[in-house]
Amino acid sequence: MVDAHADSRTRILDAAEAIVQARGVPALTLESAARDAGISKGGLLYHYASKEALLAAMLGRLAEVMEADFAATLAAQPEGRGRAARALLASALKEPVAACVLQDRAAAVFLAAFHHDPALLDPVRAVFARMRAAIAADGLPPGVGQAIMCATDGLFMVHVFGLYTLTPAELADLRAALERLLETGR
Amino acid sequence: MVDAHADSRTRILDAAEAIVQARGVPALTLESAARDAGISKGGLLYHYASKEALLAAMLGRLAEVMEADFAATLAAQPEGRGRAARALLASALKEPVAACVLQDRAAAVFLAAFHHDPALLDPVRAVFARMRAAIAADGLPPGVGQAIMCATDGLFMVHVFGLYTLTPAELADLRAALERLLETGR
DNA sequence: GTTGAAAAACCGTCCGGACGGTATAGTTAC
DNA sequence: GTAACTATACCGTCCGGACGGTTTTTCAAC
Repeated sequence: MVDAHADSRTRILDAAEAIVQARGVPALTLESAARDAGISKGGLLYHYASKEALLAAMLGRLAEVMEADFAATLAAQPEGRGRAARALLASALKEPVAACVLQDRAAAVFLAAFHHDPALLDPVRAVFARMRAAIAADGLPPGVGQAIMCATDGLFMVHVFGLYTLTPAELADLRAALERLLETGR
Repeated sequence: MVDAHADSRTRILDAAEAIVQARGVPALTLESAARDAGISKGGLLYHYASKEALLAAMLGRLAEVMEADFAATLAAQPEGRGRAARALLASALKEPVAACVLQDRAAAVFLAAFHHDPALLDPVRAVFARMRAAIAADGLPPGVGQAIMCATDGLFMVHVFGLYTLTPAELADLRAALERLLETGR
């Protein structure tokens, strides 16, 4: 379930994420996280002194991963107008394999942290703020970048709550429509 | 807090929604809902035999309200191509007063139900399915309607989790960009 | 139009269980 | 000798739900 060779702290975080993904937020208890990480409850509390500390660490790691993913996707885009918006699209619509990995992790951590205390989301709020800044400085007509960001956020929410699923064809059409929007005003 | 003259069942549902909005999902207990509804815990359990039954009722009512709101907004749009998409936009971006009322209620019920059991969301999934069908039959180029729906869903999520807030000016730009998208291919 | 009984609406208390957190005594590896 | 644990026991709290009893409403029979 969790890589037994990773160091304890990462094993705990991995186990906690996996529990939320597999069995929902209520299933994440200190005991279950410790057990799945192959550690005792006391051992977990040695590393994370409270459940809140554990959740904060999960959030911190998620924020780092999101930031890194965005930066990497951004770097992979050709320079020029709309680069940040294109990065968002690429990140939200990348191929199925390992695509949803980040989304699923984000969903799990999101929900667990928000349930305990909405203020725990602050690190990811900071990431979103930086993304918004990048979008605003993207050289696109006003509103276009934000529209694309909202659309990718919407895809995320639809996925988190399982509201509906888009067929690959629908996804392709969606992508095409958003890319056309990206070209408006050129 | 809750209209004392409404009948007990609606008072209970109102109280439960208000609790989640004001103090979060964990604060919603049978006791707190009963107290705020001006009833005893036993009395609440007379109407809703379990917490799950209470949540299911909250979801059912939300689904009705969403359906009615969409139908009303749809009817208010001029006929013709893109009508459903325009209704979505109008509903998601209507004026501040009482605008977020539905969104806030939806957020509260959403989170509470999902936390207890994701399957409870089925009624609203059905509403989303009907919206998607309306969008698909809207006469717009492929992907455009779905893009607008995703954008409004994204606005909803951003609001639910308080990820960031758009200034009125940004909202206006966003609306303009999405309306321009609506006109593509005409 | 009174009565009387059933049905509906509701009260208040109790219990079993789970969870977060504490405490402690001991163990292993460096 | 110190960091990194294990194992276990325990505490206080809270929650969902069950239960038995009580008041209020309804409504038919007389």
